[in-house]
Amino acid sequence: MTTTIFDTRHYNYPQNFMEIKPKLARLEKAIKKLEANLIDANDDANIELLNQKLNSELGLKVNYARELNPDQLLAATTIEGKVLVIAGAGSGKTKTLTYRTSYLLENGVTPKSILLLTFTRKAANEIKNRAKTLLTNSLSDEDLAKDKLPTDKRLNDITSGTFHSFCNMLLRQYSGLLGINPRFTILDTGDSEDAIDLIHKEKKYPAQTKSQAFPRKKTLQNIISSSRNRRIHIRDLIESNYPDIAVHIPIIEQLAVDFHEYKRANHLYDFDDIISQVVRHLKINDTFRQMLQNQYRYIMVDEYQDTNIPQKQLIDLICEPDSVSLMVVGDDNQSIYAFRGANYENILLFGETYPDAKLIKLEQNYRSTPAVLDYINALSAQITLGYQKQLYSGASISGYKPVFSRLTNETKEAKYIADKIIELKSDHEYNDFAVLCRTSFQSNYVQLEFMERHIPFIVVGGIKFVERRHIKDVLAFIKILYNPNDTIAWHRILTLFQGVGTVTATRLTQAINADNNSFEPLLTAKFAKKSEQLEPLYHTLTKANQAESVETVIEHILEFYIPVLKTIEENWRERNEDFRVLKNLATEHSSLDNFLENLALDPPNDSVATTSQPEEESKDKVTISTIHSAKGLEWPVVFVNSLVDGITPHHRSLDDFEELEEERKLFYVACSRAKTRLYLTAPDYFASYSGYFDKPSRFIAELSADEVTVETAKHPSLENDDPVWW
DNA sequence: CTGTGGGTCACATTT
DNA sequence: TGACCCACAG
Repeated sequence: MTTTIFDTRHYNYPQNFMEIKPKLARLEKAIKKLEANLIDANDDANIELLNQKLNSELGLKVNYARELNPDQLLAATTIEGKVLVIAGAGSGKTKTLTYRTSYLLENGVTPKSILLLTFTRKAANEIKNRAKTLLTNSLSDEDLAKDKLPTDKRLNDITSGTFHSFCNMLLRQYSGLLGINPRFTILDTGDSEDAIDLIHKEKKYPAQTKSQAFPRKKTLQNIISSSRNRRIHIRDLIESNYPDIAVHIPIIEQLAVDFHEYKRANHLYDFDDIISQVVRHLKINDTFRQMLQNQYRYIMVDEYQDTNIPQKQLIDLICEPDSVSLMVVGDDNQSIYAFRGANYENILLFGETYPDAKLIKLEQNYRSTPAVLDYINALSAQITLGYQKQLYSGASISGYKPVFSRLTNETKEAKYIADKIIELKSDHEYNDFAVLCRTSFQSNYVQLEFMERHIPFIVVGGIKFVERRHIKDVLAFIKILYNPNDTIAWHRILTLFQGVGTVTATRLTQAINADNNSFEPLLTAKFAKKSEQLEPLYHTLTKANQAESVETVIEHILEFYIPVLKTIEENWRERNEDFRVLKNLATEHSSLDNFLENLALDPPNDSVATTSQPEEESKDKVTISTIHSAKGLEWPVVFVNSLVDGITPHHRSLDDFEELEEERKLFYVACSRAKTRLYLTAPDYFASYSGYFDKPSRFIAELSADEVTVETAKHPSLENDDPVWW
């Protein structure tokens, strides 16, 4: 029996394990099935295969066999059939996809027939750019001279991006074939909430009961969205997850239907629609489906563990013909997006979906030192279900064991982190450090401390730039210009004015839509008398409509909007800075739809307001990020804070087996970001409305004490009265 | 119909 | 703690 640093009997574990046992059994079976199809680079037969590949590569420009390890080589050069690649943390996944892309092109595959779906657009671009470099550098001058198409040109023909951007492109490009209006606007989560709220008010559904309050718009959008993404009926979802609002089920079901009709009528698509509508058309429109199947012959999907049901369906529909090559890459240990509908079963059931699928595993880790790797392997062993894997390192020096420290409170925790950074600064740049938090709120103390100590930092995740009220307002003006049927945007703007509320806004919007989307109704006496702002609004919109560039459009809007903002918000000064950022972004886009699309589907995840010293252009900064936003990234020194049971794992996932597993994976993601040093910290207690938490995270406690150094040493800025906690 | 005051509730993670 | 919801007055 190994000793742990804290007795795990202190924790309550979920009791619903038995309920989901049948489900787990099915997953287990699918995993075993695919494991039997493992192509292992250590296998003699496969070495033979590799050698053949090597020989046939004589005419190739890139020396794949030399630059990739055997497993990576297998993955990069297996270009037919359906393949799942389990790519452990730090195993060179991006590199493998890069080389595979290059290998495809070298084998004469047309770039247009390649589809590369990734989790962020950045990831897609990185793969393309690295492949470009790879191919360009491998070409001799002679090659370059006779190559008809320059490499970069060919790579640009690869279709790549996120599921959302790919589907968005399809909906617009094939609008004629699909019979839809290509000038649609995208509702983000907040817009969807507003739309639901609006419909609820307008429809005046007969109240079932007064004794139980009707759910809030946020809850409603959550229910409707997860019902779609997880393919669960609203009734079942509410009965199991929101039992206290069960009396409202009929109304909520009706609301969901009305919401959907409303969006279609007004050319509005929410995040879920963008994918689900493409799936729907693929199912019912044979021409459309066949066109895509004929075009995309080589499909690669990154981060497959975070796909949801509609996304899986999309892939399956396009990959239906045996001749379409599909490689999905992922790590079942890192599925952390169930809250967004991601279904960790997709990756586990791959062998069931594609009975002939092959499996390749990348287990050599190039990121972390052996000591850190031991820790993450130990964490991995705690995860109940998944493909077998054991990461190993080529490094000979073990390095530093992860350090666990318990501090009195969050302030001390932040001080400890700052102290460590200053202590290690002589050997590191600020860029080498990251502080990873379970929730964005947890980063507040760290930010304050860093400001006091003049440690430069950048915050990633949390409240995003495009979600700030004044930015959303300005975007609403642009949305109207692009899609005058965007009633949600109209409402947002019209209700800014004194004297205009929901009712007037609805009527005015309807009048405009009925008048062939002319802005004239703004001037009619009936409405103009409600607010003096309506006439200037009319002129602003008319002027902006004729503007040449996105930037000019924004300038016209701001001219009108800033005075309005001043009357409703106190701190308009700091918001001005954001407008500058917005204008800068605008210069990078040629058209309104392009601009709106990019902000909706690929929003900047940090803003000037969240960096410590906006004026300084110093690029050397400590990253403060949520764990989710840290996915795929790495730093030499990583801090993970707030490791109190109730925050990590989050208290809302403590009584569900699967949710707790996901929290465990989240912690796994956090720890596996570290290259050489990993610091884990926890305050003695955390108290808030949601409860009082005073035990260290069970994820810390479950591991053998050998895996970490438990630090009790005092630090310069810590007082000496810190109690020893166990 | 709109604006507002006070009570209430939920409060993670994000394309 | 703040966003949100409702009831009620103008």
